[in-house]
Formats: sequence, C-alpha cells, structure tokens
Amino acid sequence: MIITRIPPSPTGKLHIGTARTALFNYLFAKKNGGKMVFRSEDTDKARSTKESEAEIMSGLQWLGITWDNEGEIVRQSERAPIYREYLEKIIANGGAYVSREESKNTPGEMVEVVRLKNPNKVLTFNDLIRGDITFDTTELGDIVIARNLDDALYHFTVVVDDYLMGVTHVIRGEDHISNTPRQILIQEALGIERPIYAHLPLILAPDRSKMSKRHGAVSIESYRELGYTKDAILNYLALLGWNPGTDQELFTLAELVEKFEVTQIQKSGAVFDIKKFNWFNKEYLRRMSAEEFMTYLDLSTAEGLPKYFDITSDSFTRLLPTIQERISIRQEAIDEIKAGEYDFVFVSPTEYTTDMLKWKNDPDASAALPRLEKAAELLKTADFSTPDTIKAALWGYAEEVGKGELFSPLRIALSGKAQSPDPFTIAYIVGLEETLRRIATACDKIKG
RNA sequence: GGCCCUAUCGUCUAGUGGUUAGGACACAAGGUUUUCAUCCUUGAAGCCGGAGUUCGAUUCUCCGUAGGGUCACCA
Repeated sequence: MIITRIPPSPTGKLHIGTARTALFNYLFAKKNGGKMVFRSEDTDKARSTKESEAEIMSGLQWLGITWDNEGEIVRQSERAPIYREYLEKIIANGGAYVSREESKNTPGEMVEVVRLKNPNKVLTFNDLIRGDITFDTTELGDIVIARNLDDALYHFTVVVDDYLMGVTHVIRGEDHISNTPRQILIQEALGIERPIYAHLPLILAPDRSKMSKRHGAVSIESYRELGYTKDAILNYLALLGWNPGTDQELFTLAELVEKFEVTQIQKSGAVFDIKKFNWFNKEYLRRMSAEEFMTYLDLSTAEGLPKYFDITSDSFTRLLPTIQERISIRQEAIDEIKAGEYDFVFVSPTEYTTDMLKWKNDPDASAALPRLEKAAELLKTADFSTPDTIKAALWGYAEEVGKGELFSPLRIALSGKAQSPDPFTIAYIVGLEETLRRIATACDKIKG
C-alpha cells in the first residue's frame, strides 16, 4: 500500500506551495489506491501555533485535499517519548553520540546535544523525478539530531515518523533535496528502510526566486478572499509543474486523480502567473449557474460599496449575469462597483453631455431626438422579460434608421457612459418605467 | 563561495536523432457587435552558448553560461 504524507510546519497560514505539495501527494496516493497521512511538524515550540495548525488543516479541507490518518492526526510535539526511544537506540548502536559543547542558542551555556556519527561516504539516492542524485556526506559533518534526549530535531523526527507511519513515498519540494542525504544517513544508522523520494519543482515568483511573502499573496486564504474558487486553485496548482500529456487544461479533482502521473512532473521551477490563474478562475465562474454565482459573489460581506448600491434589489439580481460574464475574480466586481461601473443600475444618469448623444454626422444630436422618442414608443409595448425580448422590440426600427443611430444615443441615455453594457441589458435591469424616464431626460437635454 | 538541481515562445508546457517545433495564458491585428466585455479568425514570439558523436542534432555526451535551491542546537 502506497502511503504519502503532508507534514506542514504550523508556523503560518497555508502556503500556496504547501497546498500544491499536498495536492501532489494526494493525487499520487489516490491514483495508486493508497493513502496520504497528515502530520503536524511542530517541534519548534517557539514558532508553532495551534491556530496555524487549524488554519492549514481547514485550508486543505476547503480545497478538498483530505488525509487518511486513523483517528487523530500526528503531532510531533506529542511524540517526545517515541523519539527518545529511537534516540537511545541510535546512541546504543553507535550511530550517534552525546556531545558536551557550548550551546549555539545560548552562548556560554554548556549543553549535551546528540550528534549523528557521520560515516563520511558518498551516497546516491534515486529520485522519481530527477533520477539518481549523488552526495558526499563528508561535507555534512556530524549533524545535530537532538538538543537532548527529549528534544529531537527535524531530520530525526521526520525519519522516525515516516517510518512509524509507514510512509512509502516522500514527495516534497525541491528545497528538500539537500536534506535527503542527512535523513538517509539517519535511516541507515537506525536500520530503517529508505522510502522512495520525489522532489517537486518549486513555485517561483516572477523574478524566478522562491515564492515568498515579499512577492505578495502566498497564502491560499488570501487568494480565497480575493475570490479564487477552490476548483481554479486546484486546477492551476496542478498544472504548475505537471501536465497531462494532452491539451486538456480544465480538470476536476477527480479527473486529476485519474490522469495524474509522476512521470509527467516537470524538473524545473514554475513561475506563478497570476494572469493564467485569473483565466482559470474566469472559466470556472462562467460555468456557474445564476444561483451558484449569487452565492459566490455574496456582496453582503463586501466593504465600502456605495450606499445606494442595493444588493437586495431585483435590479441587482438582474445585473448579476452581466457581472458574471465580465469578472475573473470576485474582487474585480467589488472594485468595479466602487469605481461606479454599475452605477447606472441605481442612479439615473444626468452628467453626460448632449455631445455624447450624437452619432456620427449629427452635429447637435438633433437626429437622435426623434429616434429616442420612437424607441420610447416601441418600448412601452415591449416584452421586458429578458434583454433579448427588448432587443427584438427595437430591432426592426433600428435596422431601418441604422443601428448605431439608435443604439448609441439610447445606450448613453440609459447609462450616461461612453462604455457600458448594451441598452437592452440596461433597460431590462432598470425596468420599463425607469427606462422611459431616462429617455425622456435625454430628450429634454437635447431640446435644451 | 562549496555542494546539489535545472535549462523549448514573456509565462505554463507538448514534442522528436530528420517536424512548417504543437497547445494554453498574455500580447497584437482583423472580424462580429451601437460602445465596453464576450465570441471568431489571424499574427508576432522559443529549442542558452560552444565543442563532440552522427549523413543529420532542439533531442545524445562533455564543457561553459545562466537561473534556482541549500549550506541551523528552524522546518
């Protein structure tokens, strides 16, 4: 049985890189009928927090990346007795020794740390993604594996836990390649079987360095807050460093499990491209039903919207499809609303100039006047149930006089802007009465 | 700096000892459209460099170069 693991260090929010590593471990395990176990690597008491652990776990669950621990998850902070047992064992068999020396953390103080007895040899391990990797462990020295018998350090706990949890495949970031020989040395000293390794390429910032806070948003939570859906996140992350070998780009989690192959994992780092990420999110947004999109947008939690922007109104509900086809992420909708893009829904436009109402050879917009009046006439008996039925009511007349001749001034009259959704959509959103009122206002404007 | 990893359009990538080196995002142009957005079409854009092997290298080897990772009593 294949067992992979996701062992985050609970020292912050769920990092995008951690999420991707978890995803790959999940995909590999599920694809092969195996399991993935979760382990909280909280041996650093100074930096680890319970809040962070909870956030990481809930973030992973939100994404749909689940683990298969029997019962509680494993916390290294609760396993000191186990590590002590193995420390005693490794010391007893000569693989490590207690060294009395000056503390590095508190200079001046003498402490007894446990150091691995380095056999100083050339060691080769196989990586599923990169092939054989060779190191000379001499340069590592006798690494410290525990501060004392009750305080084991990372390399030691990882080896012991992976062994005890039955981990068969260690799939982690490329930044762990150099840790691997140390851990193998510990395994050998303990007489533990070596797991199979696979080191994933790193997610890079646009400057090609390792993604970090200074590059902006790095937590899954921050992307979630901006309105990236879990489907888009999963999909984009999977394709950063992996490909299906086909032209398919859109995948559900289940499809990813089905198509996943380690052999298709890239060797080199992948730059995180927010533009492509946005494209994925937009694809998922446009696939939502009206109800799903309304739930997704949920502007009731958005701050700073203009007071007249009534999200409980019917007109707002009618506006939703227009927003849905335009945005990539929820935050864009909020920003656009704040910028007044959709003010026409609630505010009768009055600020526009007569000049804007004219179309081509119509110096003073006088030609627009009869057209608007005729449009108002037609609209009075139009079917307002959809933008299309409104369009149908005006179409014949528009073709007669020229579409631009009618629709351009009409759109300005309804939106007050040079750029806006089409007049049928606006008329549908604001309703017959308000539509006629706005046309009348425009006519008055032309008359002076 | 030592050690390790990596190298196809700007980005994510497919691919082959002989291909018009393919797709996607982004970008540009044109079309549809009253405008914006959408949509459709088209275009520009790439095999890091040098040797070697070979009839022939983007592909194989070596050397450079570049980028990245890592060098804790953190994980």
